[in-house]
Parts: sequence; structure tokens; C-alpha cells
Amino acid sequence: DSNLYQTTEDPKKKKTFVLDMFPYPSGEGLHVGHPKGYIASDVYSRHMRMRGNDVLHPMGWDAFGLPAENFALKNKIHPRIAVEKNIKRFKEQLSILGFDYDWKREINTTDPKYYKWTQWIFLQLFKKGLAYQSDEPINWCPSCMTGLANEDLEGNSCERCGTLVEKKKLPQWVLRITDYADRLIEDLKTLNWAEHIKELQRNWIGRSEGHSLQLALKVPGQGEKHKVEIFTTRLDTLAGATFVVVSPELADRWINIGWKASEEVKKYVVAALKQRDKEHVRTTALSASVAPAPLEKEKTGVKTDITAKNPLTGEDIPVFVSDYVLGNVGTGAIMAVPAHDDRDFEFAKKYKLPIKYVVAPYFIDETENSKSRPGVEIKHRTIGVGIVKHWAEDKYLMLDWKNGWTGFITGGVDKGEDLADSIRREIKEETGYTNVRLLEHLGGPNISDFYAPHKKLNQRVLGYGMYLELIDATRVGVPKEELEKHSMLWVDKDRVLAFLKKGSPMGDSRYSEMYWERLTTENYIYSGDGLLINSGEFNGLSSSEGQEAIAKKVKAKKATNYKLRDWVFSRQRYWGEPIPIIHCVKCGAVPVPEKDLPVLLPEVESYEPSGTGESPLVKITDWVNVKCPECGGSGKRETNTMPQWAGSSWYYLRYMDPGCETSPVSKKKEKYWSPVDVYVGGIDHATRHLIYARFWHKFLYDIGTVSTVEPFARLNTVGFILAEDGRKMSKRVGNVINPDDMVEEYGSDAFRIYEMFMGPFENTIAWNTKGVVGARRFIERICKFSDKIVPETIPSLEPALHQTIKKVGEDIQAFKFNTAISQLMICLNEMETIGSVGKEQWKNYLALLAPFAPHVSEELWGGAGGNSSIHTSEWPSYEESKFEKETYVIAVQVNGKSRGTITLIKGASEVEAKDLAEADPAIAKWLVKGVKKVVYIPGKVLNFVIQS
RNA sequence: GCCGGGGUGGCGGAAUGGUAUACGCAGAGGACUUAAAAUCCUCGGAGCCCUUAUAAGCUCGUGUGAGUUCGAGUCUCACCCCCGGCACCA
Repeated sequence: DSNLYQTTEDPKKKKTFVLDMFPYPSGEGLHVGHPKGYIASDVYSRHMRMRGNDVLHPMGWDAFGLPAENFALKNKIHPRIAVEKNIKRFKEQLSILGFDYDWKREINTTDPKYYKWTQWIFLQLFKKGLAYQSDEPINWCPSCMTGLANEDLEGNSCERCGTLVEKKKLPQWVLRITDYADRLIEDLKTLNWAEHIKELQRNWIGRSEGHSLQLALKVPGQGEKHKVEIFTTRLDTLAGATFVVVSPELADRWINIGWKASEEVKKYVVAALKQRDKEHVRTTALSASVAPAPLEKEKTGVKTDITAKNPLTGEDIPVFVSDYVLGNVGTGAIMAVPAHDDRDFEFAKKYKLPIKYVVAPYFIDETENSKSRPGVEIKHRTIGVGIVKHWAEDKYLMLDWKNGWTGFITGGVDKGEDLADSIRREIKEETGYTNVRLLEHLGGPNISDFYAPHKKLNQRVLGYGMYLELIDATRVGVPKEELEKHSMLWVDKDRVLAFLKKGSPMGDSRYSEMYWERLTTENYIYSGDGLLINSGEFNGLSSSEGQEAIAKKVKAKKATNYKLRDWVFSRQRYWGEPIPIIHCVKCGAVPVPEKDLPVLLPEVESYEPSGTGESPLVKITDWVNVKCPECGGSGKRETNTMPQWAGSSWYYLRYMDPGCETSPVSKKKEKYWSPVDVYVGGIDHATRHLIYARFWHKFLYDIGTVSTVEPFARLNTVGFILAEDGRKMSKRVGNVINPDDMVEEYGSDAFRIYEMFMGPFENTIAWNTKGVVGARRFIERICKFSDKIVPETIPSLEPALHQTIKKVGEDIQAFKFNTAISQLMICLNEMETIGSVGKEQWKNYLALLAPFAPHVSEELWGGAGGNSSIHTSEWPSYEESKFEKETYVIAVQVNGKSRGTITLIKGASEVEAKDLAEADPAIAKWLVKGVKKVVYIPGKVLNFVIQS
């Protein structure tokens, strides 16, 4: 039986590589959620094999790393022994579920024959300059006692144990994954992955495109020779940059190279850096059940004696140090534009810095009457929009125009007139109120373009919003002609927006809505695109045009920034691949010669982590002390080990050629099997394993080891199974369902069918043991039906069977297992209705069932006289011509509403259908008004369109 | 805040623009049985009208509101809500 699933490699056949994310053989054992992905890949691989493909469907063990080591430490056994034991247990559990793995290709990342090649890949990275040493502070987990990569964090905590991480300076090996950032984003396009997974990766890599710009600095006592480089995505707002902020890290560097900062500045920098070491750069809620706390703390900062020159305005602007600018983002320094950036605004408000509006929100009226007309003169106009509050109540003054529009008081600003004066005049003219007080200007102006039909002009209106209040009810008379145009309304606060949203027949009203939003939103800042204002020669340009033009003028360079950091690759733990480097006093870091690989992980007495940042391997002096391969002098081995993710970054390649002794995989086998056709696994790996593996694969492509640029052509993510109470399964809560128990009680076929039937594969769904009972019932009905077999084909069963052949095959390939099984149930229901099944039909049905229920189908196959194994039989084929039944029912509609059905005989014409429908009194009664038109969709619907 | 994915019975969910709720679970009624389990059969969106009661009939129903269409769960626009990812990223 084990030979049944041995992989074949026939160059004339198509190949399918179906891959599961291989497990850590942890000691915890499986719960019912774990096998779901394995069942899916098993169904898929069995189906593809029956279709005649060479199928590679292997399994292996990701056995290095913290989980295995922590388990071993806790249970006081050597990790190797623990791993062996756990693998044995895992294999038992997998075997009772009937998976078709080719165990001849089993791999284990802790096998020296395997990790020899993990080390080899590291050496190639080192030789290409993609692995380098750094002693920048890294994330340190005090509980796991090891450094971690950014990807190993959940917010600010260790992803494994939840402990708050600290920053620690340690010599580290780091992989230059950022060199591949663009390609990692770009090639996502070519992959058949769900969009949200791609988005996750794009978010994680976090590319932002902008400009970098040098600003000239004036440092007291040092003249004007210094410069600072800033990064911005909004170069169009340069004229509004009223100050510059540098991160504490950058300020520290300046102090170290001779800047004589004030005591106050020095104190701030020291305190800020200390705070960052302690708190890292991010904070987050520790418990997932608590809503994350707002991240922004109140901004602090300190002014320096340095000024920078705004290259657009020529103004000298102050330079601040503040920890709201991060040292590791961009250049560690920013130009602050308080008018158009929330963070800069907050800072400016606190330190009373000038706010200059340089981008105006831009509204283009697109309605038919008001759309700007080409070739017509554009008239520029400035208007004021007044939001006027009642003297005693929380009500606002609006004008109810006779043409249907209700809005705020609006008026043009005459030449030489002040904005506030003009709105006061307007209020008096239109409503008679005279005692008005201006409370505040509502931010910068908006720009609206529209056509004014009564003036036959295109207008570009620069509008300013103002918030005013009536002091009392003092009023003068309003001219009669004004009263004829509109009446006055006092509107409750919560109804204002509804009036505005009704819109205006005489042009755009969205700018009014925006003033209202500014009034009712605390700290409103416009950070979107628009048209440039207050920017001299660039006024009137759009944000994107402005960026280009300003870049040219001030010689700013296009620049790209990433959130992705280089991959911290050292772990100060025992259970991992030794990093194959020898440190020599004379030669520095020297790679272990390839002929000496693997560098074996030595046996130790105590493999507990030291906690000092030193690996436990340090103590094994006869392993550590070696000759330098270059100069022959004394050297010491690198004692850090590789992270968990190393072995899993290329394991799929090894399955193609597990015994290869000259490279990770031979070119011939790689060419045959690459890429992985379907990769099945959890979404939790979307930003770690799946980015790391893509990075290594691209590197291996660059050095000619592999022939494809991407490792995993298609990815199907498996949805979690929750406990019956809707919560996560956990030992602590005691709601874990064990697959062994389920298989024992209901059989592995019922278990498999239930997990595939419970809903869409990628959905998270709660377990329901009653559902397994249902799956079991389905299997029992099939078994019972096996005594209804007759030698001759049953013609009336043909439509259902052929439709089932089509649907089950297509659905398996699309990972829509739930609807495939539903179709198998529908087909069984049909067989039971008919009462018997032809022998060949029955065998076809069993073949469709085989990928889902390998045991039962094999048994019934033998009972039906099938030769050899059902699993090597051919997948049935269908004929569309057999889909149609002798008689079928279609809906009859009148004006699109269902009014009955008619039963047609195969091949009926439209006229026959129509006559039949009209003969039915229940339908005919709807047709008395006269039929205007008939829509006939054969096999679907007959629709009479009548006068209405 | 930005980005992505979703809102269909009591539940999981189905539906190339064509009878919404397939298939299954749970539920109700019935058959078989001394009884229970198992098994089998039948019925399950809401409301209205009429009736002893049913059936038939009508209206409304896929988050809300508009639109396109002979016909919309499906297409277009606006809005509401839920889930997930990232986040002082300049």
C-alpha cells in the first residue's frame, strides 16, 4: 500500500507539486484544527493523481528552534530525543487519517545532511555581501533569552511567550532582505494568492515613495557649512514647512561629531534615548482581548539653536529635537508642515509655531449645468462662508433658498475688504442681524471650479470658512428683494449636515460640508491632495504636479523608504543550525570552507541559554577553538545559531531531490518539479515564513540554483477551527477536541468529509460534533446503497451523475470542497430516489468520492469488482450532452416576478413553452393587460413583459 | 487614520444577471417499536386575507438608500455595520 503513493517522474506527464506547511513536531499533540489543511492537500493530490499527473506530495519536520527547545527544557530531555519522540507520535496521528504522503522523501531540518545545505545557503549569502555583522541594538526577549527579528514580535512583545522585549546591543548576523524589497512587492503580481495575503506582505514591506532633500543649516559658531537630509512623501507642501524636527538618535550623532548643543537639548536626547531602549519604538496592548490603547503619547521636544533654510521660501526655520520622529525611519529628520500633517500640527500647537496653509482642497462640480465649460473665461473670486451660531441656543443660521437649496450665509469679498467685514455685511444684508462676533477662522481655504450660467462664466472660487456668533437679537429690516429669494432658518446642530447633503442646484456644496466638518472635528487637519496656494510660482498646480515642479526647483531626489528591516539572523540558543563562520583576529569573519560543511551542532552537557547574550555553545571550548581557514592562526567559531525560519526557507526544494549530495537540489529535479503548484497552510505565516522563503528563493534564483523567481505559484490558506463554544481551542480552557477520539468514534473518512464540508476552506468556523455525525450518516447511506447495483446503466441517473463529475472535479481544483461534497450528497439523494444504480455509474461515483473518503471508497470499489486500487483508477469524464433531463421545470415570470412554473420536454421550443404557460390559468390571469414582449432563456426562465 | 475582506434562515453556508435560502446541522410532525435509540417519510423566511383548520391566493423579503435591466443576493453609486492587517513610517 505504501508503494501506491510513491512519487513518479515521467517527463511526458504533467506534474503537480502539492505542499503542506510542515509542522513543528511539538509535544502538544494535534487538535482537530491541525489536520484540516493536510486533508485538503491530500484530497487535491489524490485528485490530481487520478487525473494522470505525476504528483509530489511530501511531508517533513521543522524541528529546530525555540518551541522544540523549550519543550525539551521543560521536560528535561535532550531536544533531539524529544523531537524524535514527537515525530513518531505525529506520524501515527497522520497515518490514521489516511494521507497519501510519499514517506521516502521525508525531511527533517535537524538532520545534518539537511542543514548542511541550510549552512551552504548562508555562505552564499555571505559571499554576496547579503549577510553582514552589526551591533545595532536588537530586540531581546528576556524570557526566551535570545535576540529576535522584527517579524518575531507581536507589537512590542515576543510572539512566542508574550514577554515585553527589550533593546540590547549585541553583535548580530543580519541578512540584507531590504535589497529584495522591491522585487518582493513587484512579483506578488504574478502569484495566484488571495489579495488580502498579498496586501499583508505589501503592508509589512511598507514601501513609500517620496523625495529626499538637503536643507542648509545655520549652526551658531559653525557658519552655514552643514546640511540635513530629510525624507518626505509630500514635497508639494514644502512652502508650508515652518520648522524641522530631528530624531533623538540623529541629534545624538550630531552631538558626537561636535555639535555644542545646549544642556537642555542634551538632557532631552539622553532621556529620549533611554526611554526608547526601555520601551522600544512601539507600544501595544498586552492582551488581545483589550482594545489597543491609543499609541500617540503627548508630543515632547526641545528647540535647538540651529536653524534650517526652507529652500522654497528662503526663510530660516527653527530646528527641534523630538521623539515623535523615529531614528530608523527615512533619514531620521523631517520637514514639519503643521497645516497638513496631524502630528506636526499637534507639535506646532503645543510650541506655538506658525501654521501656513499651502494646499487647498479642490472641488470640481461635475453636474451637467454647473460643469466648467472649456474655452470659457475663468473668473477668480474670493468668498466667505459664515457659520453663525445663535446667541442663546445651540442652533445655526441657514438660508432656505426658494430654489430648494439650504446653506450657510455666503458672500463675495469686495476689493480692499477684510474677510470678516464682508461676512458681517452679508449677514446684515440677508438676515438683518448686526451684532456679530467672529470666533475663529476655519482653517485654510477651499477651491471650487464650476460654471455660472447666469454670468456665462467659469468660476474658480477661493472660499474661506468662518465661525461667528450673534451677541444678541438686534436686527434691522431686510430688503424686500432679499426676502423674496430666501427665508431664514435656525437649524439644530444635528440637522445641519442633512440640509447640506441635499446639495445645491447652483453649484457645489461640498465645501460647506467641509467647513462644518472642520468646526465639529477637534484638531481638523487637511492632509489630502489639492491645489497649491501660498507657494509663489507653484500656486494653482495640483499636489502631484507641484511635487514634480518643486523637486526640480530645489533639487530634491526621488527616494523610497521601507518599513521592512534587515533580518536579524542570530539566536543565542542551542537548538539551531550553527552559523558557519570562523572569527579570526587577523582575517575577521571567515566562512567555513564548503568542503567542511556541515558544521555539526556539538553535543553539550547543558544546553540551557545563558541569558547573558552568549550562546550555550561558547562553553564548548574544543568546538569553539579552531584554526583560521585562511591564515592558519587561531580562530573561534561563531557560536550563535540560526533562527527557526532558516530551515523552513528552502525545505520545499529538498523534497524535489532529498538525497542530492552536490547542492540543495539538482538542476534536473528542480526544473521538473518547480514551482510548488499549490501551497497549503495557515495565514499566520504570511509575514514571516512566506516573506523569508520568497527572499531566499529569489537569492537562489540569482545564483542559478533554482529556475523560477517565485517558489509558491498558488497559496491556499486554511481557516482555523474554533472550539464548539466559539472560542479558541486551548488546553487551559479545556475545550480541545482530539482528532484521535473523533476518528475512533466516527471513522477517519467521516472526519475528513466533515472537515471539508463544514464551510469554505479559508473560513474560521466553530467545530460541531453533530456535523461529524451527519458526515458519518452520509457514508453509511452510501454503504447501504451498494446492494442496489444493477448491471445495466440507469439512463435517468445520467444527468445527475455527469453534472456531479463536472462539479466535483472543478470544485476540488478550486479548493471548494464544501460544494463538491454537497454535490456528492445531491447525487446520492438522486440515486436513492431512483432506487438503483448501474455498475459503471456506481464505480464512477465511488471514484469521485475516493479523494475525500479513501478507505470506504476503496472497500466498496473492491465489492463492485474494481480491479487494483481505486486510487490509481482514472478520474471519470463527463459529457455535457448528458446534463439535460427528459423533462425539466422552468420558471414563468410576469414583469420579472415569479408567477408559476411549467414542465417542458427536452428540446421544447419557445412557442411550445409560451403556449404551455398561457394555458395555465394561474399564469394567464396576469396576462390580461396584454403581452408587450416575451423574454425566453432556454432552460432557465420565460418572462412575459406586460403593460404596467 | 490607511489598506484588505465581508454582511443571505435558529446555525455552517449555496446560488455563470434568471423560481433566493441548494447541501448539511438543529427543530416540528408522522411511521416503525412495549419503549427509547437508530432508521425512514413529511414540513420549516416574515406578514396579510379567508377559514374550525388547512390548502390556494396576495404583499414584503439577501445590512440601508438610490440607479441600470424584461429581470439584481449578483452590476453601478452613496451610506451603515462587522472582521483582519499595518500604524507617531514623515
